This record gives sequence, structure tokens and C-alpha cells, in this order.
Amino acid sequence: MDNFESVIRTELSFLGSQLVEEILKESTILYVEKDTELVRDGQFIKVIPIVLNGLIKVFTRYEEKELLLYYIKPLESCVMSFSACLENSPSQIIAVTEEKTTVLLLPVSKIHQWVKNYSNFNQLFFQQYNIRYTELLKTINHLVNDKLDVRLYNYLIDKKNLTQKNPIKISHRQIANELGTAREVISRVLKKLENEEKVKQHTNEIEVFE
Amino acid sequence: MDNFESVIRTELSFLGSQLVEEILKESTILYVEKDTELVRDGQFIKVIPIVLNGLIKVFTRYEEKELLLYYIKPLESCVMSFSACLENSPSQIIAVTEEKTTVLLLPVSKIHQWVKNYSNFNQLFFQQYNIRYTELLKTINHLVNDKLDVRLYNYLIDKKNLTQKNPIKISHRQIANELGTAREVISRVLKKLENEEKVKQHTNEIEVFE
DNA sequence: GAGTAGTGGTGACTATTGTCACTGCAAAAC
DNA sequence: GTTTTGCAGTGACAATAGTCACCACTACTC
Repeated sequence: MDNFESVIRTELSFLGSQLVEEILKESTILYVEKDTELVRDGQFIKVIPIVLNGLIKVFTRYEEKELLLYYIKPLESCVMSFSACLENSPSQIIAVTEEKTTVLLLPVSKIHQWVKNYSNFNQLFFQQYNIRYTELLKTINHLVNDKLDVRLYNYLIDKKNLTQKNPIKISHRQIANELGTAREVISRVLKKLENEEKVKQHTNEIEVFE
Repeated sequence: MDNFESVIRTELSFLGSQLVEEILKESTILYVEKDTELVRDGQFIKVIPIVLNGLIKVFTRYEEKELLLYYIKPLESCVMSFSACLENSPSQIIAVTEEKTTVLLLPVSKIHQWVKNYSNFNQLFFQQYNIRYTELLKTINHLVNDKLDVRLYNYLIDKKNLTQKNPIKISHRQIANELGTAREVISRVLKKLENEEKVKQHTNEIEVFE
């Protein structure tokens, strides 16, 4: 916990020192390995996570097909857990760690109380809702307007920026899942992007050029 | 106002009578004609609307293409206006009345105060965020998984249920816009649905069968 | 070394959707 | 009346994406 305390104090300072101290007191820290499923579709949620470091990816599943929705970066949270917790409804999304990740877990039992007593606490929620809502809108617009080559290229650039790695280690199958399409299609489109010199494929890795 | 006061009192009663009275005191009622643009893309928002009767449709525009996102039904509000107002960021969506509509307008100036003093008030926001988030997820899943015939059929059924009219008065062009596709495509797919006896086209009207 | 599983490449074919060009029709405008 | 405008129907074609079948390569297991 110790190494994160100061980070939390500064980054969440807009909540007011009293609330921050209470959060520090009541919350627990969870260390999660890469590729761990944190939230399952239809699951009920008992804690609200705030990512401290690492990366979580969130996607939706519907009739076998998946689609990547967005990433939860450090100091962000998952809005599905808000609504799932405040309305006690099951999650509609799936969350998986993309990297080794550290999460601060706020107990739901305290949330209602904090919402009541610390009006600033709501600001956190509204902020996060806003981020995700915007992100979903962006996803929708890309789905409607962009062909797969553009979507794939944007996807790779995003991935590069988020993970700060340039030859990206990922299989075609994995990409296909995250973009809601088939493996062969990704192979084909990647080849096309390679011809256009936008990417370069190495063994098990893809290098992106911007 | 008078005819709506009792409706508001009962339907918003979970906010507590004190807050409800204050809302009634500070808010204004707006009567809007059909097909009126209420919120423009990029606009800053000064009021938070709650629909009292009628219907508002919300869509997104990106590179000339539009897509219907969802409808705001009576006693619902627009989350974009929450975030736009609380974060003072411009709207990312477009809102247009689908029918003659009456809206209760809460002044932004009071919102911050209410959020602070009435913890129940937040419940309203969270509820609405949840509704829209779910709706966007549904839209995304349909976009990824369903072919146009299914999307069109669902669209028509939704429209039927929302407006409570069965032969639906709408042009092919209008439908094409709301589904983010071209007019000819809608003509073709409607014909296909007609052959399957799922709809029947009359002049300027479409009848849906369930 | 044979077998097996995961990955990527490819050709061929199909289905779906988008686009273009042109027609007919009906209501509104002149 | 004639003209104009908007809507709908349609055939032809192109582009995009999804599917199937099959091969090649690598790495790991037994």
C-alpha cells in the first residue's frame, strides 16, 4: 500500500483530504496478474475498482462475438461497477487485465455513505461516466464510418500508445476478437497495411508506424 | 405547469418532498414542436432537461453520417447535458424532438447546489447514466452482430412501441439516416421484409407485424 | 522422431452493403 | 395546365467482409 498512498493523496486530492484518508483506511489493494478476468458478464459487483497502475481492457460479448470497448488507465475506474453497485444490477461487460495491474478496491458498503456525506465524491463518478460515455460514442462512430483497415490501424496505434511498446506482441486471432471479426480478415488487412508501409510484421509481433 | 405539478410530485417523489418543491420553484417548462433541434453538436448546455411528455431522439453525427442512439422518454433526461453541464464541455450529440414535447428545464446554476445538498439528487443522475450506458452498449452490439434487415426490423418495432402508432409515417430517407446507411439500401431491405411478411408498405407509411 | 496445438498465409467463393444511374409517380409550386 | 421537387423502385456493378478449405511453420509434448 505504502508506495501508492502518496500517489492516491495527490491524485485524488480534489476529493478533500478527509475523504481521501477515509478511502485509504477502508480500501484494499489488489495485485492482479496479466490476462486475469476481473469482471464477468452477468456478475454482481461488490467493490469499485480504481486502477493504480497497469491496464485493464473492457469488452462486450454478444452471441459469441466480442468487441473491445475501451481501456481503463491508471487513476480511472469502471463505470459499470458504479451502476452495478448503486443499482445492484449485474455487469454487462467483461474486464480483463491487459498487463500486471494494481487496483484499489473501494468497498460498496461504504460507497453509499460517501456519496451521501462527501459531495465531491460524486464528481469522481460523473467524471468517469463522462469518460466512458465519450469513449462508447467514439467506438460507435468508428463502427459506423470506418472500414476495417482504418479501425485496425487505429487499434494498433492505440495499443502502442497505451502499452508504450512498439513492436506489439499480439496474435492475429487476438486482434480479430477485439475488433469483432475473423482471424483471416485480420491477416489479410494486416498484409494490406504492410504494403502501405503503415505496419511491419515480425514473428509474433507487429510494428506500427505513425 | 399546473397539470404537470402532480405528475412531477409523484414521479420524482424519491428525491424527497423538499427537493421536489425546490425543483418546481426553480425550473421552467418548455413546450417544443415536433422536429425541433434542441441540442446541437458542439453546443454548450445551460439547462438540464427532463422530458414530461412527448419524445426526444438523440443521435450522433460523424463525417456526414448519422446514427440514432436512443430515445428520451417521459421522466427521463439526457446524460450528455449532465456531463456537459458539470464538466462544462460541449455536447457530443444531437437531440431532436420526435413528437410535440414538454420539457422541464432545471437551471444549471442550481444543479451544483442540489448535488451538494440533496444526496438523492445524485441517484437521478446515476440512474440516467446507467440507462444510457446500457442503451449505447445495446446499440454497439447490434451494430457488430446484426445485419441490416434485423437492425431495420428492430428499429421499426421500437418506433412502433415508442410512438404507439402502427402504420408508421416515415420516409425511406429518414430511416436511412437514422440507421447510418443509404436510401436505396433501405428500399431494398424493406422489400425483403415485405416478402417475409414482417412489414407492409402503404403510401408514406410502413406497417409492422410482430 | 512422431504427434499435436497454435499461429499465420492464401485462394476461392458468397453475402452484404454501398454506389450510380435512371425511371416513375405524386404532390406542391408556379 | 406545366414545372419542379421529393420520394420510391430497380438493375448493375464494386467494394468490403465473412467463410471454408487447406497448407506451412514453429514449438512443445510424449
